[in-house]
Amino acid sequence: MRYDYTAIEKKWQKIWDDEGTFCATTDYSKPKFYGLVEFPYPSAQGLHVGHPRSYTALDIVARKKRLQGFNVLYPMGWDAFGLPTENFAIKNHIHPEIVTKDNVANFKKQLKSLGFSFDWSREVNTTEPSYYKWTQWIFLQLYKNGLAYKKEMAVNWCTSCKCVLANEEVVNGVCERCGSEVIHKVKSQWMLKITEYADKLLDGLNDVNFIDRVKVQQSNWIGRSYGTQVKFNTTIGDEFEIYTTRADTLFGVTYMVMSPEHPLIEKWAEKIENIDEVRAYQQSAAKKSDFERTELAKDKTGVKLSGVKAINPVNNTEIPIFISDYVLISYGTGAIMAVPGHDTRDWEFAKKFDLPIIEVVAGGDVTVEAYTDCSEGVMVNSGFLTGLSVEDAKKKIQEWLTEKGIGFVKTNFKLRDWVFSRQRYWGEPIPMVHCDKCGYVPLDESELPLLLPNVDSYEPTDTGESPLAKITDWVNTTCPKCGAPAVRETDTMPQWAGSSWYFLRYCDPHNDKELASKEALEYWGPVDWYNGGMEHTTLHLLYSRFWHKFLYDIGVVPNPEPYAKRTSHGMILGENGEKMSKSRGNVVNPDEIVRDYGADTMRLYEMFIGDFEKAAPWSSASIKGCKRFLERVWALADIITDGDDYRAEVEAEMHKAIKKVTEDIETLKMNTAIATLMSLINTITATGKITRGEFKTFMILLNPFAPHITEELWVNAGFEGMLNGTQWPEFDEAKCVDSAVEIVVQVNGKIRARINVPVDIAAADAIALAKGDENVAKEIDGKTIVKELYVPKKLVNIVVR
RNA sequence: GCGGGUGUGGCGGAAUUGGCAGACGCACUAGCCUUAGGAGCUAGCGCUCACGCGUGCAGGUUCAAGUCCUGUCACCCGCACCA
Repeated sequence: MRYDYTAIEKKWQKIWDDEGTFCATTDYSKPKFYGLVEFPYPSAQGLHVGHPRSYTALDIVARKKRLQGFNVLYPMGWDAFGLPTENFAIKNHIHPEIVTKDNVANFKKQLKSLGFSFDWSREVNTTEPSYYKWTQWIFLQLYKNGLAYKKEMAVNWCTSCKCVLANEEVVNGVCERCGSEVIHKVKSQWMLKITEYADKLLDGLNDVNFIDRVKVQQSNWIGRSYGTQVKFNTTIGDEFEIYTTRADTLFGVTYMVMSPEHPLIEKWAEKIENIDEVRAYQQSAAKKSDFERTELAKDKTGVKLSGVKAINPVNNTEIPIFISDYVLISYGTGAIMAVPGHDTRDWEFAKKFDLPIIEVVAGGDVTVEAYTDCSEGVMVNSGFLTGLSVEDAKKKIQEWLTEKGIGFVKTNFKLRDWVFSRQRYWGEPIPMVHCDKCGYVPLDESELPLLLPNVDSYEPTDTGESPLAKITDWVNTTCPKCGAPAVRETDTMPQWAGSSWYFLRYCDPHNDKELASKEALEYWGPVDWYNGGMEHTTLHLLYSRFWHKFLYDIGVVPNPEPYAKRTSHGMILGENGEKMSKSRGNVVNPDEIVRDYGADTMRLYEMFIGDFEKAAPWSSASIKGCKRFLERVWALADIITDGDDYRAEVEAEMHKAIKKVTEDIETLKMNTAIATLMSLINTITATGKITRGEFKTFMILLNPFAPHITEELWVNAGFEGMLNGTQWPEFDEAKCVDSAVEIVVQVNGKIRARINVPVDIAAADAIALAKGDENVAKEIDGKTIVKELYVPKKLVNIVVR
């Protein structure tokens, strides 16, 4: 019989669907396993071959866990709000809701054709009112707890999307999504106080099993630093504050720098003698886009303020104040003390403006470069700090500053608050109303969901206003507090909103009373294993940890961390080793692969392609090897013989294979698990037959990887029930060893012979046997034996002189 | 600049505590089978005619190094004036 993969795959997919084979049960007494993959954005392009890499890997884990007796939750859904859909809708004059529906249907068909064991009864869609009701509800809780606020500020504005972006969405000064220029625009925006959770987000990383690069990237992004905030007086009486991590170098301060946007400049305007020059600099700095700030040579520029000087609190020296765009208004206090002797940027600036450089930590040569090492230097030229180590000096100066009331210890973060407004149509409406009398008033929870109005025109506006603003019927409402006429917030939430809590909804997706029941959250949380892309490390992964920690703090969820374990897959590149893209013409269509090779081959190939964590190029030649393997598996049916045991000649290899496959699945080393199964079938096929017992084990081991063909072979061979209802095989460590092994005989570390010995041979016997070998005898003849080693099951090494 | 990672055949990639480098697969070569083959089967396949040489490069430790140590080069990813 031919291996008709198309018929077989369709047949089993229908059975799984009809019978709900992979639905998680609500039997909360069973041990649970919650496996999660990032739900896709249903784009018009359809599934990318990259999606199944992640989905197949955790599908394998999920399928194995089921056979091991776990109640498995492996859900899927749609992160369907967002710009590409909206843009597509505008271009083709179709409502985004319709576009979304079509795209979801297509994605679902594609996912089903790959045989993933998703629990489709728990499918969620972020654009459905029954779902976004709870997204809005969470926003209201954030607002009520003071974590959502509206603020006028300079934000990143994508000139093409005509929409603001979060800091996390700006990459190298351009829009993360479309690559267009990002400019600064002053707008009133809803913000979420993620900074309030900076410490918790950072410290929580210690309690989770995330791969290192994820932890490192998140912790760099949060960027905690311990330092001191210090007050400097000025010659005109006004004090101003700076932040430093090197308070120990206070005696080396030779000038101060403020950011061009620093508010004190306005305040001091009349006293600054060269205010025109200062204003001109401010303007030129404001004009620089993010792109210019990061990509251009970091040549230091700046202007010295005339008529005002700062006074160093440690020695009352008067020092000049500059403004320069190398100091950021968004970090610390927007002003710094400059220590050119021990900071590279200050050193460059001092050289350029010919400012004095004072050495206060001995160990380098500050005339050549800044000496920034603070591990072993000793303080010099530093008054009461002289002679101390940097570490001691830091402590002493902090105590001194605190005592005098001119400074205090301060922790700072690079993390900024999350810009949460988007001036677009296809997103969750923000459930807030603005009343002239009451200000911003939250909608009553009973009013949720606040539905997105159905309109004909939803083009973005050039004015920076949301398209919703034009829908006056919807916008005009009454104040929930005082009943006076009021207007709705017209910005919508960013795409990251719905995905920040979707994994909670899967636990109890049809609940209309709460976002999920306490029992369901208690049982299923936290996600045991979450796999997703590295590109989400400082976006979705961080945002959702933030929301979850907040929900934990207000008692909605029972765990402080949403994900116990996080892994990440590498990209699948085009055949030419470049990123797949339409413009490069190297896109592989998963539908064609399923059609030409079958889902099982596709799954197997994507797992066999290489190290799961690394990027790997697609190879249309290599996929054939996986197809051949399945053809050989199919042919096993013809050589099945009676016998429930493993035959002696294959027993050790069977046990080793069970062990290897079981362990490799847990560490996502799917490529070596498959290689093991390939080797095993080679061995078995060479014997000309396979016992029912061997066949059974082989089928179960292969099932997570290639679920359709194994189910089919299973029934064809006359086994009871579905393979999916059986148990994962056990291995016996004692049986993993062969009775005899080939060991290597080395003379002076060079291989001279190979001999077969019993596994439990004594060292002396092994060495004697080795010496008896002709080639070995030749090498050691007439020489002095210095040393003889026997490494059990590995080798004998004879050292001669 | 800072942080993280990777260097192994023609290619994708394997190699417990240091213990047979190149598992498994692709490609390739030869033979068989077939009316035919972008099918299948069998065998070979790191380099070198060979002594030997081989895991980015140079040293070191060891009976033994892809693996440990020191130095160095290249590439990839993230952050990017964070004081």
